[in-house]
Amino acid sequence: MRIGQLAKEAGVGVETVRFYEQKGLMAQPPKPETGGYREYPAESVHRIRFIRSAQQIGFSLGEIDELLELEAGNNTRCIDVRKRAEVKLEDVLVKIDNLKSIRKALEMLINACPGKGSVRKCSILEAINSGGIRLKPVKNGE
Amino acid sequence: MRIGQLAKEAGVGVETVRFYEQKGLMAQPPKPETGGYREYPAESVHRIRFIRSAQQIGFSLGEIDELLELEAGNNTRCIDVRKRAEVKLEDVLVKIDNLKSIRKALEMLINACPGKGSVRKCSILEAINSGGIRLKPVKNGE
DNA sequence: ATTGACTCCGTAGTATACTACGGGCTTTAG
DNA sequence: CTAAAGCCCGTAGTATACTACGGAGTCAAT
Repeated sequence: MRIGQLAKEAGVGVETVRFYEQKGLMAQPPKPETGGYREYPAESVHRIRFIRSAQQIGFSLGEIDELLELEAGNNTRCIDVRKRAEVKLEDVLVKIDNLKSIRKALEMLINACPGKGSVRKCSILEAINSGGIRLKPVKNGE
Repeated sequence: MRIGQLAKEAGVGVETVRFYEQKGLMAQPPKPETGGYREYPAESVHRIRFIRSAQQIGFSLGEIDELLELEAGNNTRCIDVRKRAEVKLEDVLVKIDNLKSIRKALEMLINACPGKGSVRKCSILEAINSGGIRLKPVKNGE
C-alpha cells in the first residue's frame, strides 16, 4: 500500500501521515533499494485510526505516543510498561466518569425539553448542578 | 470575588480567565460605576471547571461554547436546544465507547504484565486487535 | 504617603496540530 | 512515449489555546 491509499483508508490527508511520521508516532517504511515509492503495511491504517480516536477523547499526540510506546521489548521491562499503563488507566477512568456526567446532564436537558414551548431551567450547568453531578480533574493529562 | 481569587479556585491563570471572556465562553462582569475592580460570582468557578473538564475529554472551546449555549430562553425554542443536545449526546456516547475500548486494552496490557520479566505481546494496538476491540470515529466532533 | 500586591487592557510570543505549496521524481494509463 | 496522477521532501502558513509582558490604575497595610 502506498501513502495515498493509506491516507484514504485511514481517513486523513497524505500530509497528516507524513506529519505523524515526523513526530515519531509511526515509522516511515524504507524506500525500496531499486528506487520507487515506500510501501506501507495494512497495520498502519489501524495505527492512524487509533491516533485519531485517541485525539477525540482528549489525548494529545504526546500522550498518544506514550500509549503506543506501552510495549515491552528486550530493553523495556514489563513492570515499567505495567506502571505506565496503570497511570494511563487512571486518566481513562476519570475521563469516562466525566463523560458519563455530561451524558447525564444532556439526558436531563433532553428530557426537560419535551419538544414544544420553552423551559426555564434548561442549561448544561444547571443540569449538572441540580443533578448533583461532579466533574473531576484528570490528574496525569495533557 | 475578584479575578485572581476566581482563577485560583478554578485552577487556572488569570490570563486564561480573560482569554475565555474574550472568546465569549463566559461573561465579563461590569466594572463598578464607582470605579475599582470587577466582581465575579461564585458560579464562574463551576463554569471554568466545566470548560477544563470538557477540554480533557476532547471538546474544543468552540464545542464547549455550543454545550454551554444549550440553554432555552425567550428567543431560543426548546426544541432546538433539544436537537442540538441530541447531536452532542451522540458524540458523547461514541467517546464513552472508545474510552471503554482503551480501558479494556489497558487492562489487558496490565494483566499481561504480571510484574516481572518481559512479555512479547504487550502493546496497545495488539491488545486492541487481539481483543476484537473496535474504535469508532466521532461524527460531529472537532 | 508610599510600597507592594493585585487589576486592567492590549499586544506579542509559544506550543500543538495540522495544511498548503512548490519543484522534482516515479508510475501507469492511453 | 507522453501526460496525468501520485509520491518525495522541505519550507511556510493557519487555527487553536494559551502564556507572557508592559505600562498604567487601584487598594490595603505600614
